[in-house]
Amino acid sequence: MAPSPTGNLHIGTARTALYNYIFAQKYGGTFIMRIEDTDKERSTSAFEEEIIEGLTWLGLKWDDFYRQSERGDIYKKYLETLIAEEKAYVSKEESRREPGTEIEVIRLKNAGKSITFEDEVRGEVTFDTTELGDFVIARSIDDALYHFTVVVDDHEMGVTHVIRGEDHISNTPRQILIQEAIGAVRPVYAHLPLLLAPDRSKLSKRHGAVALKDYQDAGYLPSALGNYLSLLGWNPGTDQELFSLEELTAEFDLGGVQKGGAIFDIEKLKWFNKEHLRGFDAAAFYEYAAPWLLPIVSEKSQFSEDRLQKLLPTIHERITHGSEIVENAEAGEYDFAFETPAVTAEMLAWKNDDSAKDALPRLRKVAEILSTLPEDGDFETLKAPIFAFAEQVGKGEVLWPLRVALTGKERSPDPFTVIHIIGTAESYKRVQHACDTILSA
RNA sequence: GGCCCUAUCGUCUAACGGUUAGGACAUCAGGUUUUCAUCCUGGAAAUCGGAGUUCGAUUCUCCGUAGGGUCACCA
Repeated sequence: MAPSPTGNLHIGTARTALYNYIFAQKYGGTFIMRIEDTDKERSTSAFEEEIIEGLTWLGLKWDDFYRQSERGDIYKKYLETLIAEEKAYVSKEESRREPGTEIEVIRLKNAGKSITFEDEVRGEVTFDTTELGDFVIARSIDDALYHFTVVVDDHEMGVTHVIRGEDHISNTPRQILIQEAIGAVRPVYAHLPLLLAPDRSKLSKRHGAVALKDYQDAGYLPSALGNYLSLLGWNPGTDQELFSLEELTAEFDLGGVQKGGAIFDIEKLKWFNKEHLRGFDAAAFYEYAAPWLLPIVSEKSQFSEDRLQKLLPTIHERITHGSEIVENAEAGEYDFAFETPAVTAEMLAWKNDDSAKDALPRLRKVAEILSTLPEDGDFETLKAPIFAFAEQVGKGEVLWPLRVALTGKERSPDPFTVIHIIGTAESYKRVQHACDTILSA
């Protein structure tokens, strides 16, 4: 894998890295991380750090690590050889980067022949290299350019398979020309379909989140993101969609790679994340969710660790990814667990009721039942007597006003879950308060 | 514009000449102990167009059309 530290780690780059990693794993090969930082003006260590951090987060482990900026002597040696063999030459010309400055670039002699190579996903591809001309391979003898460094490194490092984005397909013939010049063996090429934005153009910043970091920060799980990314442009030929990294390694093959570009669909990613989250037990989910939730609810008047623990399962069931917890919390969706809700009389009326007054006797009865129940009863203990009453009088007629009395919300978890979270004493208070509200309405 | 690549439901995709064109996400409807969520069931939804080849084309060929990539002293 050969990312360039000249910008945020792109989600497409992450996918390419993933495919490379999986492929190398599957065939017992060596996964090489090679930082392509030959452009000194654009490369930064912060971006390099982001690449390393991001791919590590995704679960990728490389066997070898190189930086092209540390390999100048090797490139220089190859350049000198090519010049000595008259396969390349020094050309004195005006700098394009700095007009007015005279520099000596190195150009490869190009006979302009037709190059055909076998692409593992696309089959035979042919290019005419004539219009490339004698292209520049180095800014100077000490400053080799991308196409040259890549070919030299692939050769030196014994790279057998080049799996990269389709945007590189037209670079391939010129790299083959360089290979032939330095006497390198041609690796196997596989050009992956591009990741597209919803408008089918190349996925870029103007389409929103394209950095791996954006998804990390939004709380997507590396396993879910990797799973989704793996299926964007590849499929195992079965209906299975949920994969761990290990399973992917076992199933993957280049033959299952798609030719056409694939639109990155955030909705499907959310589904994958939810599915991966499903496997979390309470402790794991606590660790996942608490950092998102705590800053928002820890100052609420009735906040306690106990309530937080009991609330978490309902959140687990409802959210797709971490930042959604923040959205919901900020919208007040979890307030019922940590503070007394504001309730209005009209909300307390069930749809079959004429007014909230109809609900009054039912709420009083529930309050009475509540007063007999243990504060820390389990879900079934709390539910049984109240539900029995509800079945007698009418489920909606009892349960709706009860739920609203407890939460003050149009939508929330069911009343038994809420009672379980806040305890019977607090529940009793809230129901009594709802009764007072009805009376004073 | 030149060159290259691509083309199945809205989206990701399956179907290596013969299927009622399958699955998943999203969506819609109904159901499951009130609302939300979960879960279950069901529905709607696709082979870009035109010629060929063939007994038979989603599948093979050609031509269109559309989309994309690339044309650096970036990677």
